[in-house]
Amino acid sequence: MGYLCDFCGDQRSLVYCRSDAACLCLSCDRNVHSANALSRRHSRTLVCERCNSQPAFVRCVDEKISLCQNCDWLGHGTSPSSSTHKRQSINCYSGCPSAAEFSSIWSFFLDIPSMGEACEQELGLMSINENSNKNAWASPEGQNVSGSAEVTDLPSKGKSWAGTSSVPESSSEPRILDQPPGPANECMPKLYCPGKKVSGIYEDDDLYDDFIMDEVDLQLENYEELFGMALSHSEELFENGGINSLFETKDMSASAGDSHCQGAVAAEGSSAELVNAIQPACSNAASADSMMSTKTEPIVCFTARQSLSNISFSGVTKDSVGGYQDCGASSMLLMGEPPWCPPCPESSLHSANRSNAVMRYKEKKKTRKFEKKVRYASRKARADVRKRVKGRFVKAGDVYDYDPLNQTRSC
DNA sequence: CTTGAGGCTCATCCCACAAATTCTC
DNA sequence: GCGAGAATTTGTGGGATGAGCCTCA
Repeated sequence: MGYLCDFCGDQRSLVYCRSDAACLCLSCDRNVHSANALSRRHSRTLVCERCNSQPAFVRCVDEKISLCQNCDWLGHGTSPSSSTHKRQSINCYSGCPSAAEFSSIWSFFLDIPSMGEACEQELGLMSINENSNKNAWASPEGQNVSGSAEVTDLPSKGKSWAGTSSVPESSSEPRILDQPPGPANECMPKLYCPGKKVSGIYEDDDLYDDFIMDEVDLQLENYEELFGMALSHSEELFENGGINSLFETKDMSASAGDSHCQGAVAAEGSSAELVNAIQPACSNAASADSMMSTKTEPIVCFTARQSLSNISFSGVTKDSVGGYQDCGASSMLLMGEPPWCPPCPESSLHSANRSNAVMRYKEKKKTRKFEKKVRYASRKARADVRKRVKGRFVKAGDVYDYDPLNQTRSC
């Protein structure tokens, strides 16, 4: 039996909402995410059935279990016998899908006993409403996705996953997802515009020349999802690593070309290792933070309203672009008019929306910061009632100027 | 156009101490 | 290997502080 729903605390949690960083039962998932248009756009996926705390990104067909990256790695990456297990990547969804639609998203849906039962009880009559009907879970081409990209016979070491999904390869070491093979210091952009010259994207000198964002039909409404996912993960990852502040506070103003480099340099200790490992592929404004989010939660997300289908990535096919929506473009979009994007009437038309999106992003970021997860409720309870002097805890028995239990000043 | 002052936002630090974790025997 | 006890580390929140950014004269 898994953990309980973060919302009702009663039912078993089945769904993980990345935006809320919460595990929910199906009923609460629907209640919470049908509240308004914004919450409907929250990207959700299954909860890992092993650790019950992380979002699942792959389903082992043989074991009939959904796994997060870590559990997948522990279960499949280390054992030769289990590494051959047939696995399917798990896509995110948004909106309020019905049971049938869940089945469409996840072909294995009915294989999940708890989901099946819960769905019969809770989702039987549900259908996607008008908003979500814009196919939050549909492919960029506007058709429903099967929801599970077949990743049978996961390739062994050295075989790139680019082009299929962000399912990691079965290597003997923790994997940096979505990292195309290449020279360690190669600075290759992760974005390019189809139709533009491609050869130049690997040439450092022409880095910006190939970022013609005009050709990317970015739907600003979706900034939040893009930002929310990438940022929430980087926050979790680098909460204490110093890199957090770089990406969180400087990203609005830092130039696209060097923000990621600063971040890589700034990271220390374990973070530095991670960054170093990522750095080769993390070479443009797609930025380290979003790349890092990919390491922790490389979930393939298909959100049709994100009209990013014409964005492609080095070594990645259009079909797999969903996984990169999470890791690629988010922070770049934050930077307003990028230096390589000359002013034009079209972009000026978007500027208002863009600033609105940035505002919404800021709001959401602010909100998220206040949603810091308390690991030890007992400590929080103590801290809440502990006496303070100018914000600092004071020894028991000392005079204090603030008693949380008694709002009046005590001295 | 440049410069400096003032205001604002935000990240970080500090504190005590119970709880959690690690170490030693 | 196991358990008990000691030692060490972690985590908690409100306010102070300073860095950085922005606006305006």
